[in-house]
Amino acid sequence: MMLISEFAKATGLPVDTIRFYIAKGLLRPERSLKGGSNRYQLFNPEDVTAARMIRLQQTLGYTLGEILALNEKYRAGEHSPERTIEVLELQIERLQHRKDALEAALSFLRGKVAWIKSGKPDPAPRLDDYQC
Amino acid sequence: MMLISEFAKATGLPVDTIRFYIAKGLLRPERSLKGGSNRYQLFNPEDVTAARMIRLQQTLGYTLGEILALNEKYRAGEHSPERTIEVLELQIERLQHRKDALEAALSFLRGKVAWIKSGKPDPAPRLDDYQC
DNA sequence: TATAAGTGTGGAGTGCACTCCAGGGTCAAG
DNA sequence: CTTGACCCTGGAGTGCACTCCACACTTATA
Repeated sequence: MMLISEFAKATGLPVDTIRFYIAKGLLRPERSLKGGSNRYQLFNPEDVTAARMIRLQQTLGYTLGEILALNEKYRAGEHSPERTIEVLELQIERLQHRKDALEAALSFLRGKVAWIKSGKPDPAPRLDDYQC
Repeated sequence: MMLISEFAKATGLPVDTIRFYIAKGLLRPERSLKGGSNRYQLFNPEDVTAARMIRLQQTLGYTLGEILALNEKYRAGEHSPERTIEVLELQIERLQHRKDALEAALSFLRGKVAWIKSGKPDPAPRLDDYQC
């Protein structure tokens, strides 16, 4: 259990960004009894994982809205292993899709390097031949 | 050689977005003699590839500014195979890095699914154990 | 030759994801 | 009991990547 500044250090996120995520519903820290009228927020290690997953998904091009939707689904089925697995496998599918596109692009670029190194004798590699 | 609306169809990008990229210097179509005072822009198949590469890089999280910088470098060394290869390999490195992170995340998620399917006997998989 | 469809420029507006206050409360150290 | 370091909320501002006009010109079609 940690306060927001410590959580910021643990995740590498600015405090303002964390508050922004909380406002969006992406993070849901508990409220400590301390802090009087504005009770302090308390974060646990799971929140750290959640924050890291948010950032990861962002690098994959998902908007915070999409990430939130998936999170909600995840929370909704939290007590049903089947639902949980469903959501996780949806995630996996998404990531796999991105990975495939990435690999195609890598093949294309490597093909191009090889083509240049061989003195450009053959027709140039076409991006269309790879599914990116 | 095609006009902007045909190029839009070929790339799947809206015309406005294409013009936006041109204004940023990301695309550099030729100018046809047609079109009177506002000479029409002409796109060739290489421009289609360029556009597709821009979109790909965007999905990998690069800003248009970064993509532009790389493009400039590419153009600067266009007539030197060594420089061209240098830029391509920088690209490959970037992509490889993203792919590694993606694979780590996939391992994590697959591990978690396996852990749930086995009835959660062992300690839960920790995201920290994977480099994402 | 009218007219619809396409092209160009310049500039304003939009949505997203932050980022930065201002104003006010709380807590721990000295 | 003051002082400095935290914490909270609400709201304004920023940068990016579009997106949407308004207006003027050109070209293809009937």
